[in-house]
Amino acid sequence: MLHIKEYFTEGLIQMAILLSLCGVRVDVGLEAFMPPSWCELILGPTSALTHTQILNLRNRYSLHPKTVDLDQFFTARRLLGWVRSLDRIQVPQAELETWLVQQEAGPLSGRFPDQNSLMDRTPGQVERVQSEPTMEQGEVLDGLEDGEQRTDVDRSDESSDMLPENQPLGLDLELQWQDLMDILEPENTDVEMMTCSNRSPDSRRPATAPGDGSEAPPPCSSTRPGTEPLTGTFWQQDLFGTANQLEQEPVLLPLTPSDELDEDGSVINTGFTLGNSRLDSWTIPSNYTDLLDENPTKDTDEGMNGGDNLAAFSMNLLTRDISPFSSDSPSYDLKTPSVSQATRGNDLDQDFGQTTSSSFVLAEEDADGFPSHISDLLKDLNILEDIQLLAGELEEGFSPELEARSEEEEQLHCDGVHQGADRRGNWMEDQEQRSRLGDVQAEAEAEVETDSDSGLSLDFIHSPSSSSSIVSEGSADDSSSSCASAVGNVFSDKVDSSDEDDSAGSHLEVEVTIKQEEVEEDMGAVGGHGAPRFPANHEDSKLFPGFSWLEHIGHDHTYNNPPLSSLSSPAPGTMSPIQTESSVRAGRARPCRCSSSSLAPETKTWSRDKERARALRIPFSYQLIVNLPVEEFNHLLSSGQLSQQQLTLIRDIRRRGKNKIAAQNCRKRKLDVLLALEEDLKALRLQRSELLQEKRNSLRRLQDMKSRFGRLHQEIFSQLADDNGRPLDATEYTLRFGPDDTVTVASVRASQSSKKHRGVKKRRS
DNA sequence: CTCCTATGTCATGAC
DNA sequence: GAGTCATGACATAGG
Repeated sequence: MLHIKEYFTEGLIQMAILLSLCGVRVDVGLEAFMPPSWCELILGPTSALTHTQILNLRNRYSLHPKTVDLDQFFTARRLLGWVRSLDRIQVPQAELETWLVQQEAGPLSGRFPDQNSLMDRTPGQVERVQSEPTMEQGEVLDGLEDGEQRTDVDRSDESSDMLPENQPLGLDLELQWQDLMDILEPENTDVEMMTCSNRSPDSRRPATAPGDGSEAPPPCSSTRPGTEPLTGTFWQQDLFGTANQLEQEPVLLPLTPSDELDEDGSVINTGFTLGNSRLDSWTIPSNYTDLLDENPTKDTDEGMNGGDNLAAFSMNLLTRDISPFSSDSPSYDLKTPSVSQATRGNDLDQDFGQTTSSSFVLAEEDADGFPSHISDLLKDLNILEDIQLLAGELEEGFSPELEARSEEEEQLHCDGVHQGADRRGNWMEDQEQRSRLGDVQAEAEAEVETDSDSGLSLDFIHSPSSSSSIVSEGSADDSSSSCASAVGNVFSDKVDSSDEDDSAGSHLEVEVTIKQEEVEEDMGAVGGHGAPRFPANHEDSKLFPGFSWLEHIGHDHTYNNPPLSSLSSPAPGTMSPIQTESSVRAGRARPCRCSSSSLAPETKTWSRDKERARALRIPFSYQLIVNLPVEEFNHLLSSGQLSQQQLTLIRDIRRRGKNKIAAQNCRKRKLDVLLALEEDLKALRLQRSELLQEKRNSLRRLQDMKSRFGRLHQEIFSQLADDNGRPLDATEYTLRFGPDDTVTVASVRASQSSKKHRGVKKRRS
């Protein structure tokens, strides 16, 4: 295996060096195998965090995806911007690594828990996953069998405990006592039943024990302890373990680039040149992660041996490593506008596109693993173009709208995380449908048009009084290039072209550009016309993929908070350009979704307020008014030079909006409580019926015992006689059982008097 | 027309 | 005291 790694690594290093010589920055994630000087040579001094580092960090800190701090979400955007411009800005390593670790933990375990587990398993992992559950089942079965055996042992013990009581009986009473024991037998059975029922939880314990016992997966399962299937934990652990192993075995190889690789390098450059027009399509790693992972899955099914095995393994590793970035990529472009981007314009896009695409190509190399395969693959430009086309299609299907839709579907279909596979399926279906339709932009425009009805700010933007809300054209134009290019990075060229068309067609959409991302204090750049098409809520949902899942962790019943989507997306026209950072933060801090059913009445009711607001020429959007933090809101009101009527109406709108959300939450909570109570009621009724049945059985057995004991009592006393030979009266005498298993006949009066004496003594004492 | 459901809105209390 | 949230009560629209 080691020599394969060496071979594999050598080819990658050579390729990376060649690419770096050609001016293409690459990140092959092989720093573990290279001396630091090589890293500097190939990747440059400001190279990004590599996937091995990420894996290391994740293993080292064992961060849990649930330990999400909202502040980190806020900083995450800025950090992500740094990540996106890694070749431009020096990122504090520790901070970035911490964020990346958390960022990776989220999407992996939180949002699509099954997705990665389905996609990224290496064959060995799959085998392990397939075998280990059986082991666990075996353990469970063993545990159950143990429990049963123990129960049997207990039963035998109980019966053996009972036997000595029978032995000392007198021979004359042997038959009678045997009958008595027969009478008492049901009681023993009850005892057994009770012991069984009491022991049943214990017998179940072995079934759960593997989850936390010694055979349980090691505490590496920091991803999602308790909720994640063990299999997922196993494969993750294995994957990271493999990565660590790779890291712990640095292989230093001589730098001997071959002619073959030279050719490959030229081919790659040619591929870049040819695919430059679609460079943005390479920036959808999540999609091509899905794409690439199909092969490993197939390979896994076919049984991996030899070189294919290695190929699938490395491909899994690489695609998995890329996935944290990939999942963020659609949102990335929106926050990409940084200072450097604002100044450099399209340069950065191409740089980034090249970098990403080179990474992608290298991932393909890794997948093949051997230089000969690399050359064969890379020489075939058709394959490259196919990959580009496919990535482009996937990219088109990966629009924020689909993201939002999938979010909605996610909320509709599930509250938990078990829907990962289905979600992935829906996602892929959506993407396929989108690629069949082929024009997501048209749909986005349709949606914009649909929602633009409810626009408030759009109207006021046109109004002369809303001068403060109008973005200066100069800034918009200045930012348009960078933002549009940034958007173009991730969203296909169609987006760009359509945006350009739109910008050429009308300036209105430029004016109503949502400037949520532009005001990012650290990024400093402003967006262009691309922004309205890809609102920030999608970015948020994309940036924090696990967030929708995480928001349910604390049983936060904020079901219908003012939707981020509505905060910006549904009606770009309604969105006032006046967007402060805290407003964005507020919307981000309270992730929310509005069900589609609630949107229509909302727009209707909003139309009422809209009319009033239009009459009073209020220059703010509804979402802005409602979702802005109070400080920002007050600041907005104070700086707006608004009349008293306007202030009152704005406050009313805010109050109504907040109360509307509160009412929705309240109703949802009430419904949940009602459903929970119904479940409890059902369970209690079942328990009651069981207890009643048990009581009836017990009473029946007690009556039977009483009758049999009475008959036995009569029979015994019929055979007993006093000193005079007269039969004893069963009402005057009773049987007394001594501690030494002796049985004596005592008078009832004497026993009553002794009891009285004992009672008197007790009272006196 | 009535009933039911969903939703928005208001009033009120708690924090 | 203001702001926010939760919730009951009422109004309204639509099926």
